[in-house]
Amino acid sequence: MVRAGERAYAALLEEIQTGSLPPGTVLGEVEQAARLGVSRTPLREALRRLIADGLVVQQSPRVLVVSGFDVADIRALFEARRAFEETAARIAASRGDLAEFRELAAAFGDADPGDDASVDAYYALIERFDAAIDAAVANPYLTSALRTVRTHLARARRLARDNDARLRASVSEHRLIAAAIADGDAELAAHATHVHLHHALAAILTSLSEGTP
Amino acid sequence: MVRAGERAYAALLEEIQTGSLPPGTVLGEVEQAARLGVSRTPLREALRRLIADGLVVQQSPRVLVVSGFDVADIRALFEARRAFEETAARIAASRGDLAEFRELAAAFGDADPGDDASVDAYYALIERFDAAIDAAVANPYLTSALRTVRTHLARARRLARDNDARLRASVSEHRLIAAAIADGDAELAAHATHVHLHHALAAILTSLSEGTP
DNA sequence: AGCATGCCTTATGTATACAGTAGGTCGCAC
DNA sequence: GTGCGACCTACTGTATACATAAGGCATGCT
Repeated sequence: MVRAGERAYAALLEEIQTGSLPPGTVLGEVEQAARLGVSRTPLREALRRLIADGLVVQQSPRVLVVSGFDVADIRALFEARRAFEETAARIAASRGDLAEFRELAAAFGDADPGDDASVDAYYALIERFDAAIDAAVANPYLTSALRTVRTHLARARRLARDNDARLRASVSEHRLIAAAIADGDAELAAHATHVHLHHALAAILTSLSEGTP
Repeated sequence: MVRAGERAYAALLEEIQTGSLPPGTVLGEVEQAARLGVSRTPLREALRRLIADGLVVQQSPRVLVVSGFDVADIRALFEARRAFEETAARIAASRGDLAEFRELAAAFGDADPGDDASVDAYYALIERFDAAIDAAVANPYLTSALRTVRTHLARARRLARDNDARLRASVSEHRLIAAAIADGDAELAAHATHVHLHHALAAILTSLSEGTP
């Protein structure tokens, strides 16, 4: 039996990330507790965690709402990602598991997100890459910051669906980053990360501007 | 009437930061709730927040302890600080309130931590500097990361008390950083921050090695 | 004598009852 | 008719009762 608080957190996190609970949605304790089939106590715990994550904010002293997420937030998110991920890439190149990143570089080389079915494989690869980065940095302060931005990045992905061309380019960019880390080239790893984030942000902003002309 | 959960969090935070609750201390819910004069419900909220802060960890499925904080953690903390604060300094130089940082540079110039009484004034100045940085970056993701490292930095300060010479040097370093930001010199601000963090870490490590020979 | 197993204690996890406050609405007065 | 005020409702904040599981100790078996 998993804990009820965990289930409530996972459910709300998923719903906020996918947009099922849009920004501004009021999260009443009794209402959400009834909906998720848990008591108020574990639900409160879930809400507190979501507040700590920045996905829920206190609109007024006693009303919690799903936090907003607009273009300005996306820009801020990527500004933070630059700081966190460039540093992480640099550190990984200095003291990461070179064999793992060599394998990742090869896997990114094989990946072909042109196939619809392999998009999932692509995201699985990204997840493995992120895990390798976390293991390499071995720094709870940095890892925690990375975890937070990834949580919010999921919302950005939802807002702006990647197209095939962008996914293919992203794979290529990740291959370069992984290869640079495997070669112990910290500068290249950091700058390749910067370039990747630039393209990723540009793609998202373009997708958004096309979606709402 | 402030909320009980807030009081419990503030009390435990203070006690952990000052070392009154040393690392490894088991935090039983009923025990702490009774000690702090609150019920288990708000106490649990406080513990969850401390876990999110990284000041409390789950040792086993059902026992919470005050997290450890050793030399390795301090090194990791400063590694993260480099990433976060250099970026923050760079951003502040680009779009901060130049007048405020000009004032701060002047205030750091006047500060004289040689006086015992003015040590508090020094820390108040640091607090104002941090607030100015937060306002300048205006990025919740980065600000949140900065808040976390400051929370842990308080523990490091407790472990290694600064001496007068170090405080004087720190004031001078902050004056340079503030002046660089006021001049809009992002590169100097970032590098001066790097230098400051290097000296601060070195002073802490020296103090620790002297304390435990 | 040592180890394993089962029970018991005590903790956390959960649910619910109780209290207080904030916000809304209705009514009255100007 | 509009504005102010009081009451009322319904929510959060808090406390406590109940369920459940984990860990320790004791006892019995090998």
